[in-house]
Amino acid sequence: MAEKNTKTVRAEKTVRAEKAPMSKTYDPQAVEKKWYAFWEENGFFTQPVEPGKKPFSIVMPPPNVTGVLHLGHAMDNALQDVLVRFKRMQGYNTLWLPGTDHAGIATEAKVAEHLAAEGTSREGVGRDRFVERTWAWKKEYGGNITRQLRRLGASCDWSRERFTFDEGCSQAVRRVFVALYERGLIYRGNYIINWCSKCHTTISDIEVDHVERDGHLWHIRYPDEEGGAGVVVATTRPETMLGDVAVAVHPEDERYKDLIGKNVVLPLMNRAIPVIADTYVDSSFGTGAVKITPAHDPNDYEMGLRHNLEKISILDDRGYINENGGSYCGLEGAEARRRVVEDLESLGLLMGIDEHTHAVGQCYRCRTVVEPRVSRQWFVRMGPLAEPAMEAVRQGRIEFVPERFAKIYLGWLENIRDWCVSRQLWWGHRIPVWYCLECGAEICELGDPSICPTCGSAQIEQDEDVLDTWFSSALWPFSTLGWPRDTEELKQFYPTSVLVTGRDIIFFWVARMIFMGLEFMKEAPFEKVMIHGLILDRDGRKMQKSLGNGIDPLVVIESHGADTLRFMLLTGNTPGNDLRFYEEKLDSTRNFLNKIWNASRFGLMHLEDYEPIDLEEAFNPTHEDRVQGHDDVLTLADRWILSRYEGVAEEVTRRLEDFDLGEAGRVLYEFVWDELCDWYIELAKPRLYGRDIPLFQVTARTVLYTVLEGTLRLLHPFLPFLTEEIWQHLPHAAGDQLAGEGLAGNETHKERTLMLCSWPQPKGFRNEKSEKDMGILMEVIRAVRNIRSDFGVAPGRKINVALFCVDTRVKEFIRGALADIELMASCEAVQVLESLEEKPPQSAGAALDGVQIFVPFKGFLDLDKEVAKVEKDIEAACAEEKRLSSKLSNPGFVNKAPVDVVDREREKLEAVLKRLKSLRRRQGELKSN
RNA sequence: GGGCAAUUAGCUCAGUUGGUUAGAGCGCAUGCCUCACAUGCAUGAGGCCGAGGGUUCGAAUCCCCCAUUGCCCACCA
Repeated sequence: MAEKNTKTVRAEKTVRAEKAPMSKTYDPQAVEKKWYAFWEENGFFTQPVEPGKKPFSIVMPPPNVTGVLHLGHAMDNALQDVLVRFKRMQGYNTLWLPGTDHAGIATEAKVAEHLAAEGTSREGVGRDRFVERTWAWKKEYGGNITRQLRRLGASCDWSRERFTFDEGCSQAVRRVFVALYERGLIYRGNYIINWCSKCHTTISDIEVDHVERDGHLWHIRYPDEEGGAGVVVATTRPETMLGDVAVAVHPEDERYKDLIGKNVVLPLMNRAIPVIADTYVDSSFGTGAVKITPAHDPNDYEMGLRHNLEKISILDDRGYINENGGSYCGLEGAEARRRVVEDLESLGLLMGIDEHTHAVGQCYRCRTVVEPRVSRQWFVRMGPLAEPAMEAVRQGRIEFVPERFAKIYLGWLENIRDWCVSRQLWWGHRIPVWYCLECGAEICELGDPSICPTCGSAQIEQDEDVLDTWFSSALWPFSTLGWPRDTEELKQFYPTSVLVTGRDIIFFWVARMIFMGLEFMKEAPFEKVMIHGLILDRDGRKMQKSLGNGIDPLVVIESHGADTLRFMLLTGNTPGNDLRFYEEKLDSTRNFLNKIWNASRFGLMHLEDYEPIDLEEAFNPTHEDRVQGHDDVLTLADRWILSRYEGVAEEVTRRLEDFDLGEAGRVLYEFVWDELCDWYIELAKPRLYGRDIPLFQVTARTVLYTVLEGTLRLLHPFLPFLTEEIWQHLPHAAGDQLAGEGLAGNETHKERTLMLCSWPQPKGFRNEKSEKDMGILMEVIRAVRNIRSDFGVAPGRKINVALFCVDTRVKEFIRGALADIELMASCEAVQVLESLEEKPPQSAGAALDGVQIFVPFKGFLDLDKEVAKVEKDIEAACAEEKRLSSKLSNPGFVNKAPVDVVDREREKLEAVLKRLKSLRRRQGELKSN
């Protein structure tokens, strides 16, 4: 053994970390910033492109530059960070590319606030000055959210940080727009769009939230031309009648058959409009007659197209009635509605008002009611783009995790309508189309034109509008990697490995990246899409500004630390489900970190001058008689914890590969707390404190080191700060990290860091027998503790225990574990009986499968209590026996169930019968006493 | 009107392809400041796995139906 030791590599202690004594509780504030700076300044987040290596890449969903970190971001990025740190440790060529989104509307609003404070406005400074101001704003405040991501521990490659409005991304946008234009996939036209009069711009269909609101259904009579009854229509928006051009009824509707083709008079406007027939009309709703306003209702618009109707727009940009509204011109929408209703009533044409709840469209940003209106805008033709995007998912080239989200994605694309991409804003990618004022030509080229190529006129003007912010985000997976240039990043990292985002973003972003990626890269932008849920408050409500129930992640980081926040956000639920956030959960997570901290502190106490040696080489844990003269250098507990550690490593690896972070976290939690702390460390104490011969101390240290160090690696993706801090305190053998394992492929690093250590690999520590034996030993110890507790034995008082083992193999290892039982169950002496005859006369006891336990009580045994307990046990055992034997006497079960299942049941029955027998004997003895 | 999810201990949630005596954290009860940790240790109480059918030798797990809650989608004026 001594020989082995000299062969091991001499440890050379890491000098980098100042080894302040570790405090009794973990203090995240004291270490988090230090380690983040250490990682970032040493360039650990950055990896060069290494074409030979397997790539793993993620593009971060770019938060708005105006954004402040909220819990949704925190969860989203913590998830990505776990995946990236895991893969990095596994040795992949890893890239996590961060960036921000220029967020047209939001950013304009911010800058407008600043301008207002200076007493001016957007219009006041003009377009060029405004855009300049916005860039200046971005420069000053745009780093806010990325600083906050650093606080969270995000290990993204800041050297490759991008911005959707930077030079490269803008070029990609230009390129894509022109290409789509040339392919006929982008067009300009007069169609009905959603107008937000507060944001003063169009918004796309998905930017409209439909909210149920209580409203009214007004019944209005449109008389016929002779002043007769005419027809009564029902509407939820009476003011739009100013733009009515027809009344529609169902062609089969007997009530109105005679009216079809005739005219009625539109009240207030006194214009004759036709009654038309269309099967769209539902005769059973309202009066069965619908007023048709093609300029302000999507359905009416469609019907207008079918019947070739005029479109009369009655609203201006601010949502006020325009000159087409006759005497109502200049009125604000709500005011106009009131006036229209009043006037109809005084004319006797208002036939009734019903209460009616209906879905009202409102702007997703400002919640202003959206007005549908006909307007000349730019659209992306979705049909040809959607088809391949659906195919990619149907064929499994892109996989959603959890799967069910694929259906949501497909459902949306199946019913997709063209995407309105022009916005009446200034902050964004300006539409690269020029119009010739002379000949009216439309010019769309890669370079900025100076004259009209058709007529040669220099009188050309660029389109005033900018593109939807999501247009540039849609290119994010390739624009950030250098496209349209053919870069090595693009070659190595596209397609990216996985995209992580919330389910509310599937339509806005995921779908659009997919069709853009397929169109321009000819390959889907990612292999997997991991969708996570929302963060809810403790009562299960969404966190919303309006509810005031939001929690600031930075406040949590201050109070509990980033690792606690991360772990809490990542565990305790299943992928894709929402997560409730509350204080108690945070506290118990913090306690877990503290547990790790203290277990490590304990470990370090005993590893102060320890020189890491290779456990596998020194004492192969799977071979029992390896070391001469000490046939049990490794104890049962040693073999057990090593086996468990490796089992956990395997499971954690598998779970992480399946994106099942919650389970991975739970497995680690249970391992550290229940197995490593509550059992192994306790059992190893006598050896570690040197109460045994030195060789045993060395083995205990080596096992402890191996398991602790390995567990830190497994925990690192979840808890990067805590694990790095502890790891830096651990002794390390020279050259066993970066260079030795060649991990990050970055031998120039002078510093060691846990984040670049290799992910634990199986080393053959699994040992089923040890796990089984340890299970029995634990049961024995628990049984003795139960007896102590049941009989109220004072904690300080040691007791004697006698054991009888039916099985000789069990007897053998129990004999070797007597000291463990003494230690863990506070016993004076534990003896193993050769036969039941030897058992102590007056005793409390327990019968396990294969082991009987006797605790002698000198005179103060409560006989009645003990009898009652035994009877209760007998009852339970009988029930169990009955269940098992009826199961086993069922021919259906015996014949059809798999052999191993049947065998297992047989074994159980045997064990129960044995236990029952001993319990009965015991019962007899107690009674005869 | 469609679709999806959830329904398991007082609360918040796990439970892999059907094979358990259904688990955890918090809370609760009892006893412990045991030389890593009271942000801790030990022991314990607490569940007809939403209701009803079915498939199976066997169902918390698969199928059908219903109920409740939540979310998404939808042009019923």
